[in-house]
Amino acid sequence: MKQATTKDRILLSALDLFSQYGYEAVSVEQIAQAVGIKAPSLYKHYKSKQDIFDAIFVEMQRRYDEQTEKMNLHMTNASADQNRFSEIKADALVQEVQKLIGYSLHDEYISRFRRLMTIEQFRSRSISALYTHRYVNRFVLYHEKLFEGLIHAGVMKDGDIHSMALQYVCPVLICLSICDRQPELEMQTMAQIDAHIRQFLVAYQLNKEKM
Amino acid sequence: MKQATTKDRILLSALDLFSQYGYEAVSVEQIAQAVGIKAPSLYKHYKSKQDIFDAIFVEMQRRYDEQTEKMNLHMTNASADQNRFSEIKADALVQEVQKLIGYSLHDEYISRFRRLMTIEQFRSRSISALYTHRYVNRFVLYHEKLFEGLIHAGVMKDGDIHSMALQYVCPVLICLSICDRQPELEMQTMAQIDAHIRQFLVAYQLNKEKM
DNA sequence: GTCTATATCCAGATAGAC
DNA sequence: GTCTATCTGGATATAGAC
Repeated sequence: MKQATTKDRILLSALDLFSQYGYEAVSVEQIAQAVGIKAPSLYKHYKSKQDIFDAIFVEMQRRYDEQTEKMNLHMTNASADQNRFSEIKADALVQEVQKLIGYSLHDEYISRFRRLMTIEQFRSRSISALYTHRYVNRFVLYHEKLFEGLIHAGVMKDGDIHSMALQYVCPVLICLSICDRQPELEMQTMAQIDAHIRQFLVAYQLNKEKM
Repeated sequence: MKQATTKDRILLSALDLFSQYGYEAVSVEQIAQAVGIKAPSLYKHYKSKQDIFDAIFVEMQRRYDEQTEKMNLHMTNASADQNRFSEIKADALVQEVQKLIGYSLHDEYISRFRRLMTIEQFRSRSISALYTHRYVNRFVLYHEKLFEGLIHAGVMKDGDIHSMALQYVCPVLICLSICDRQPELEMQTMAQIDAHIRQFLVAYQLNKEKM
C-alpha cells in the first residue's frame, strides 16, 4: 500500500472539481491550487488538461474492471445469489442493498465519477452509451437473470422479467441520483429504498402457503 | 400567434447549445452563429452571456407555470383521474403515458431544458432542489394521491403507496433519461414502458373475481 | 439592430532558472 | 519536480459607423 503520488492527487482533485462544475468550467490553476502546487508544475505530470480528463476515464475503467472481476468470482455460479435470495429474508436483503448504495455514494472515486458522467453524458456517443450500460443496463440485466432463476425455483411470481427488474432497480437508481444531487436527503432516501424493497417482495414474492 | 423574434431565437439556440455542451463550453460567438448574426449584435438583446442563461430559466418557469395551471384545471377534482383509472384499460393507459413521454421528449423547449438541468444540476443548491422536485417528486406525489384513491375505491391492491408510486414512476423516468441520452433507442424504450405498465397492473390491480 | 474594429482579460501551455 | 515569467489564442464585452 503505497501513498498517493502527486500524479494521483492531481487526478483526484481534478475529478472532484470536474464532477461538480464540469470540465470546461474548471481551470488548470484551480486543480493545481487544490493539490497545493502551481499550474505549470502540473504539466510535468500530465501533458494537457484534456490529458487529465482522459486519465480519469482510464483510471475509472481500471477500477471498474477490477471490481467486476471480483464480482464475477462471487457469482460465476449465479445460483449462489439465487440461493441467498430464495430465502428472501427482507431484513438481510435491505441491509445488503443499502450497504452497496452506501459504498457507491461515499467512495470518493465512484461517486465523483458518476457525477462527472452525469454532467458530461451528452457530449459524445461513447459517453452516452457507457452511461446507460454502466448505470442502468448492467443492474437491470443482472436482476433479470436473478428473477428468472427465482421464478423457475418457484420463489417468485411469474411475469415479464424485464419489467420486474425495472421496477426493482429503477427506484434504487433514482434514489441514488437524488443523493448525488442532495446529500442531505440521504437518510430519508435510504428509508424509501427500505420500504420499496419490502413492498416489492410483498408484490412479487410467492406466498407458499397458498400454492 | 406572432413569429419568433430575434431575441426568442437567441434564447432557443442558446438553450440548444447549452443543453448539449454545458454553459461554459459554449461561446457567445457559437450562439450568434446559430442564430445567423455576429456575436456583438447579440448584446443588443441580452446584456451578457449569463443574462441569456438566466432568461432561459425565467422563460421555462413561465412555461412550466402555464402548463401546471392547465393541468390543475384538468384535475382539481382528482377524482376525475381516478375515474379514468378505475376502469384501468391497459391499452388506453399505455397510450396516454406514451403520449406524454413523446411530448416531453420532442418539445424543443422541454426536452432541451431537461437536458440542461441534468448537466447543470450540481452547480447550485437551488438547481438541485428544482431538479428533484420537477423531475422526480412531482410525479411521485401525483401518483401517490392517485393510488391512494384507487386503493380506497377497491380497484388496486393495498400497500405502501409511496413505494408503489416509485415502482410505477421510476422506470418511466429512467426510460426518459435513456431517450434523452440516446434518442436512437426511443422505440425500444417505449416498448419497455408499455410492458412495464402492463406488468405493474398485473401486480397491483385487484382481481375482482377473486374478492 | 447589425456590422467591424478593438479593448480587456484570462486560460492553457511553454521556457528556463533553481 | 517546482517555481516565475511569458507567450499565445480565444473569449466576453464595448465603441462607434451604417
